[in-house]
Amino acid sequence: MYAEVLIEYNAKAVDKTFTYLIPNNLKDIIKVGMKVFVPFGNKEINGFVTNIKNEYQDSYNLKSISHIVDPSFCLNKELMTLGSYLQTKTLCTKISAYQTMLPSPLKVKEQKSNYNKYLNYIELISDSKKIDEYISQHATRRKKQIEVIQKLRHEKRLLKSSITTNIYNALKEEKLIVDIKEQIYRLSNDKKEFEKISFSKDQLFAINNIDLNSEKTYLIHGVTGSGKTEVYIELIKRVIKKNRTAILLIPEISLTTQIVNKFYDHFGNDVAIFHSGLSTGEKYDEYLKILRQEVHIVIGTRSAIFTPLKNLGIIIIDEEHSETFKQDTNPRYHALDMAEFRSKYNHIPIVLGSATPSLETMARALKGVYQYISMPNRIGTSVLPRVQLVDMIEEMKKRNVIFSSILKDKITDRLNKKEQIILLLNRRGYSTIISCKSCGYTYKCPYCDIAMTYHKSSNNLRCHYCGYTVFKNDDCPKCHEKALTDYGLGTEKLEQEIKKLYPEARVIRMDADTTRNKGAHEDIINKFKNHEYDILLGTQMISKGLNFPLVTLVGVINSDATLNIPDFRSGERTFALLSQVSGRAGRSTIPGEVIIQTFNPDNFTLKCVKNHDYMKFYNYEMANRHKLDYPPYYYLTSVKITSRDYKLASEEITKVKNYLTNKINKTTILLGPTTASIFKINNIYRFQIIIKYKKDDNLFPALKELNELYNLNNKVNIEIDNNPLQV
DNA sequence: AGGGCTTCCCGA
DNA sequence: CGGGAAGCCCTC
Repeated sequence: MYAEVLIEYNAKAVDKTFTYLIPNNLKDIIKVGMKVFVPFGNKEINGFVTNIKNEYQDSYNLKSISHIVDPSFCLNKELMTLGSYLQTKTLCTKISAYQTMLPSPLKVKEQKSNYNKYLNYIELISDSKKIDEYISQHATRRKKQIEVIQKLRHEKRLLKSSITTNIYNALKEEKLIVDIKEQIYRLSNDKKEFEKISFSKDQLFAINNIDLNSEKTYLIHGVTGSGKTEVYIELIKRVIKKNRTAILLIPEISLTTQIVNKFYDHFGNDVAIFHSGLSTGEKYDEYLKILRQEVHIVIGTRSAIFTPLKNLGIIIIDEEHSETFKQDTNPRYHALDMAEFRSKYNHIPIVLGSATPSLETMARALKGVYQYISMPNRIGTSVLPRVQLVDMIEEMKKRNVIFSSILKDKITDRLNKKEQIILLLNRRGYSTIISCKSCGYTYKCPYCDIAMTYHKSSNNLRCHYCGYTVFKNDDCPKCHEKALTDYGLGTEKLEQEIKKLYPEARVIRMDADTTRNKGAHEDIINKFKNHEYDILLGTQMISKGLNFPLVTLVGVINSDATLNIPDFRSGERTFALLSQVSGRAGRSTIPGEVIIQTFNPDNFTLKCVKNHDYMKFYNYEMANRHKLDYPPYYYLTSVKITSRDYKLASEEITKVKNYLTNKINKTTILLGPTTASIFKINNIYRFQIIIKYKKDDNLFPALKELNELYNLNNKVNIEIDNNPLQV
């Protein structure tokens, strides 16, 4: 017997299977999807079995597999097929497709340490006569030991750590006790008792109209606070009743706390969670629970779509519009594509949920490709907040740079009423750019084509692409005038300003800088929820899913930042972000208010946010997309050529264009070549072509060929991104 | 990826 | 001529 093995190196040159002999002692246990150790070149490395066969044609002098890394672990058939789908869909290396699907402690290339966690107990031996004898013999002198023995007789077992080593050793010496090892999981939660929940009319409609026996994709379009989570819970309860399992995908870790706790309350230890905030050991445990079929539900971010749940019964993607479902590195996959694969494979429905569906999804829903379910009302008595746009041009005339007078007044008002406030500023750090007032000099990274960001705490400027750092000079490096000034506002500076304006207010900041440590998200959210703080300020991570009943005011400091990014989706992003953050206000009985500060008060997108009018925004934006041949009217694919050699890269991108022009359909549009939006990163030059197409059966084979062609070239690199997020 | 083998360039 | 860096090619 022979095994085809992918080896651990993620390099294009070795991205093919190598055939090995299966030694007799492994013949019965080896399976496709297992990790193995194989001789390769002059050393032994990790590999991954993709096929087992009886015949081998070539006259190659084959080597044998050394051993199986972990016989209890094996990727099942569904996931093996999904892996090869992922590889063909994203044109990534074969090994990286499987690596992506595995949690870090089980990746193919991994130290073989043991992540199992155990509790150590002691128990008495079963020979009670011997114990009786021991007691009567030593009753007078070995009091402590006898005490432990009596306790053990009572409680059957004791934690090894609960007795002293002296007593343990003595009892062990007398052969009166045995060690018992019991595996435990690092994460565990108890269920709570619930009274029967009464659903709203909208919720009932959604629950009853999702056919759990279908392969359909449903879109639940529900306003913030409409109770989508309860719908998910009920659907999953029904799926579990059929003895099937469920995956719930959520966008980010910051969101998990509240949603996950809700699920723990309902399902207890029937839930495994999956996101980057877990420690390696925790990830291992959670994966083990799934492999051992001890849980019915997996909640996690993007990569949780690859978890090996058997009998999958439903896939739910919450906050469907979120861009985090698309991976923006190596295998550039979208979780929805993977979900569609598993839906077809298992004949199960997908449920997408959002208050602001992506245009692609909404278009499909309106065309009938997806089933559309609307939940237009908030549950209970809470109503959507009143939104006001504030013209910052007018405010600037009154010298209000950061806060408009109306926002200032409202903050004071809420502080007096002991209510809570959320402020959104979608930019971390202290300020955006440092530039010289005298000569116009700005700090730019010498290796990347990008302005450097100022970090006040360390008084330096950093390139967010390559990490290059310089100290901030006192005077301009170019003209030596003392005229360096910082422009733009970051969360760090905003926090300072608030503390100046409202010295009595308790302010907490949540952004990438304050949430670096494990558990920091949860900590901030809990503290704010417990009203230990009055004002929560942060970047977009505060905008989603969080539910704080005491928040009655939401302020958006600078709504233009996202609006002005030159990308065809910037309107859509802004609408989603501002709608989401507005939804944080007035979740309970007190009505909420939202203040959006802008330099473009007449902007159509912002007006739609103000009126909570998704459909109006949708129609307007669809018209734009139609005019400019953008998604959802056309699909996009970007092809980038990168190289250290500027001239070579620019020549190759032209060759790529010519190649594609000859291969693809006439109706497909090729744009470029141009320099990529950031044309140099880390001294590597980047050129790109944008492809717009509706249906082109020739395109994909051509891209595949191109990819293979450049895989052999070590001076020039190719990056193909289907449905890129940014162009 | 990483190791071995070939090539090629330039020194003193 | 010789050593060392650079390029090339192979790994079941």
